[in-house]
Amino acid sequence: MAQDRYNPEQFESKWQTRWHDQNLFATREDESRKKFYTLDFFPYPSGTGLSVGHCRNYIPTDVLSRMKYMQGYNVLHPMGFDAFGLPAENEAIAKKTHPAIMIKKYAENYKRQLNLVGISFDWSRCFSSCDPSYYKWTQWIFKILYSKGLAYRKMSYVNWDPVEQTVLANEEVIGGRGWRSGALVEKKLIPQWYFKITAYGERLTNDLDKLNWPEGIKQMQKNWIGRREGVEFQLRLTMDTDPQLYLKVFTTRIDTMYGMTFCVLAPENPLVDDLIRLSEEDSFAEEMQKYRDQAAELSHQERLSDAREKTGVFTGFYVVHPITATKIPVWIADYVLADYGTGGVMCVPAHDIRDYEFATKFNIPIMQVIEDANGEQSELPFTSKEGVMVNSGPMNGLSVTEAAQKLEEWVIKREIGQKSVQYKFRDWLISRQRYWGCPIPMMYDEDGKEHPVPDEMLPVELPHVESYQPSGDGSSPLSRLDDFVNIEIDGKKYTRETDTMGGFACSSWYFLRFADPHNYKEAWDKDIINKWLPVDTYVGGAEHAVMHLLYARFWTKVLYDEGLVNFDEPFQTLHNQGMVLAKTPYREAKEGEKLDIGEDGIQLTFEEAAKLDKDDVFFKWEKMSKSKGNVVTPDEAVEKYGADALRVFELFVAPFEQNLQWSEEGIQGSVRFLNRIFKFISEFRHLHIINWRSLIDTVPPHSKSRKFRRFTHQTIQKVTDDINRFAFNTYISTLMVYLNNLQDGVKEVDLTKDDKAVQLALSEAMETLILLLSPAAPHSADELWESIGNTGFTYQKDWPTIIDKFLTNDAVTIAIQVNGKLRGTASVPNDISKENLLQVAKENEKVIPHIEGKEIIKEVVVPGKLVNLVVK
RNA sequence: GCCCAGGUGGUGGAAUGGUAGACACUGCGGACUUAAAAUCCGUUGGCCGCAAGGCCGUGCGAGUUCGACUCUCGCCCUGGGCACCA
Repeated sequence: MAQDRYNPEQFESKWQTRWHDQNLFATREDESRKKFYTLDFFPYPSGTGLSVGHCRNYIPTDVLSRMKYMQGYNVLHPMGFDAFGLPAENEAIAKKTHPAIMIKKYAENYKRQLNLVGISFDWSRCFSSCDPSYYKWTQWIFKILYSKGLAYRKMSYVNWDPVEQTVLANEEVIGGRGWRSGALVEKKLIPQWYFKITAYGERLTNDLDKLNWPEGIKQMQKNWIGRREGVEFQLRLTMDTDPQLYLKVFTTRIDTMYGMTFCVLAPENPLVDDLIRLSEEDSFAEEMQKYRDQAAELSHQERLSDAREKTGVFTGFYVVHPITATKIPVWIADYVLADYGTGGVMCVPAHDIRDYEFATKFNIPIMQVIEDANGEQSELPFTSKEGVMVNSGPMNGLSVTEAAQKLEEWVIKREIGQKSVQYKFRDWLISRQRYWGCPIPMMYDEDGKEHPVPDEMLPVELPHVESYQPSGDGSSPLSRLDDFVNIEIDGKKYTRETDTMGGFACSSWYFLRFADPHNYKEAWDKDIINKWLPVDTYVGGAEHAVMHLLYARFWTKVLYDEGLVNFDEPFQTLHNQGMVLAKTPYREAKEGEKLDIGEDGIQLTFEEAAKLDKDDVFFKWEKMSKSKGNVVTPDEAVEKYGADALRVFELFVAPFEQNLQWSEEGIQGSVRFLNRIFKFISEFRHLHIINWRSLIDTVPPHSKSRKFRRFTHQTIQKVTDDINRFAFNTYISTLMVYLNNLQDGVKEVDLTKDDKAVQLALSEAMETLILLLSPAAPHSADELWESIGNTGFTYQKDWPTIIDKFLTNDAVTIAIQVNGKLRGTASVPNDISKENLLQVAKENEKVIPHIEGKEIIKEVVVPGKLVNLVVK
């Protein structure tokens, strides 16, 4: 039955069933076509299911995928699940179930919800990171990294999350707290596996420039990687020893060398051992030892705390200033980090904030070596590089840049140092002391020597056990399973590595597997993967700027170097979607009531808010979340408004990158828009000429029919451009304008007359409207398509093509300005000459009063746009 | 402190150096209706004016330009990220 309004309950599930029965979204692999790979970030399927907030990225990528398919591309638009990891394990423990069982159920629910919204995923390519057929290859890649020396095990102090009872990578520690648990991280000394991501620092920084990513994300990665160019040089200790001892420092401000008045070693610097041993006075040795022990006690958070006053001890030793030969005292202080640079620094209190604080506190001399270039009084510490050298011997009077260059050359010539590049980021710690992760494919022989598990024994399967709670002592739950731990190969006994890999390992290559997901012989077929990758458009939240996105780039580069893929960046274009915010009720705090940190009111449930007086309740826009109780699920939204209305609303109401405010009124607007389309098509479908394409050029056009065709082709152009630019909000508004124009257009023609030219143009318009609507509202589009007598799915129809001659109008409205101020407009033929246009402008009755009796000193003519007359 | 992103009507936003406020939401007025919903029509940046029309207006202040929401410089505010990395 043909609809005359948007009745989603009558056709949306019908079309979904037909699409899936026909396997409509199976990936097309037609050799003659170009490819397009659209991907959403690998989601963790949470137990609460999707909210309309999550749909914020799935709907737009679906629109893009659908349009690209209609444009003739082979589109890869897959979905899978990031199933391993702590959230799943924690939830399973809380619910007293097994994560494998739980995750499977949750993934099914995600799939159901995504289908409910009509997302065009090729589900035949779906997998979870916890499938052995997938993680076999995660382990295989681990072994590649190991064979290249890019995976190694070492004993060191690590970030221990006491709530999650596992270690965390540096990227997972935010402001000294675990990124998920929010717990203050502690220090723990245990042997751990690392990936040597720092070996790729240079390329990970430089190659950002060739990516079409949001500038902010690129900048965040650059800052995180923290590439710094500087000079590393050695300072001789005044004490004669055999061998002679040197203190190595790294600096990015070699220009300030003359201003060095002390040096500081990190407490963990191995040179401190020598100093303690060689100390001639026991009191210095004792102080050093005591300070070092104290530093080891401090938590990561305490040590890095900004507010903390500087602490440190004098070692009793001195180094020689390489130029001035003055004695420079050596201190130990924990504001210097052992694992950055050389673990020791030259200190220039006059030009470094931290050194200044330290020198002030311990009464160390401060010597200014740079002055403000403008001769203004420069307050210390003076950290600007815009300055002139003073107190620097032959450097005096030079600029900072010149001095830096000269001193760098001097250091290199004297062979006491060289140029050096340092990175702020550290190697990626991958071990986790938890059960629910990909087992690390390593084992140890009876001498404790490490060996990779042989390929033919992969995957190292995660044993299915009932009890997998973390032990909390730094050992993995797997270490309790003797059957798992102890193995024998060719009569030799081995024990397995029992830590698992952090979840980010699993998500560092999933985008590769989608190209060839059912390959049981290898991780992927090279030809297939090189055909589909890199991902053309990748969409997800900005919170992964320095985690997933950095790790995935690193793995891709390693695989590229190994010749396993022929691209060295996985994601060409990246977009970050905004969040969906929902109104959350609050009330003012009463006297004596305590507020949570960062809150300016007491949060209410909607029930509580309904009971209070209206004036006592205020609303804030907050991210949809379970804890805020403001979640709207797609199930509810689809039930109440329909899938297409939900889709159109989310596309229309805010630009893709910006936050979206969820509102009932707003989504009603989308329902209204869809209703108007149904009504329009229903009213004029009796005029639809099925074979309009073959007839439209055989009937002589006239001005009215041409007008329809201009609307149509201008709309095709704008819509196509908008979707490509991720401007989905204007895509929808362009369709609204198109519909408004068509509705006005039909009022201007007499449709009772048998006017073929108009009927053909209207047929074209109706079909175009439906096809352009199809990516946004595919259910409605298919329903409408059928209602005008066509067959098949709009997804399989060609995207409308633009006919250039209809892009320009016969007449254009020209703005006429006098001195840049709009004074009038005029409608003129499109091809009017500049001279005639000027003539029209000067004769415009609204313009005349503004130019009369004045001298025109300049005439600016922009064809098709405006005329600007500059008068005096 | 450093690095990003942003600031436009009552609201969401549009406008990639060329008619600021498209398209919507809300409000107001009207039609239809016994009534309501739905729908349709009109109106909706501010000020002056009966009107024609005029003036002001894109966070603030300068600048470039015939012309600036858009570019440049300096501030202010909001949001996000990093933060003792020498």
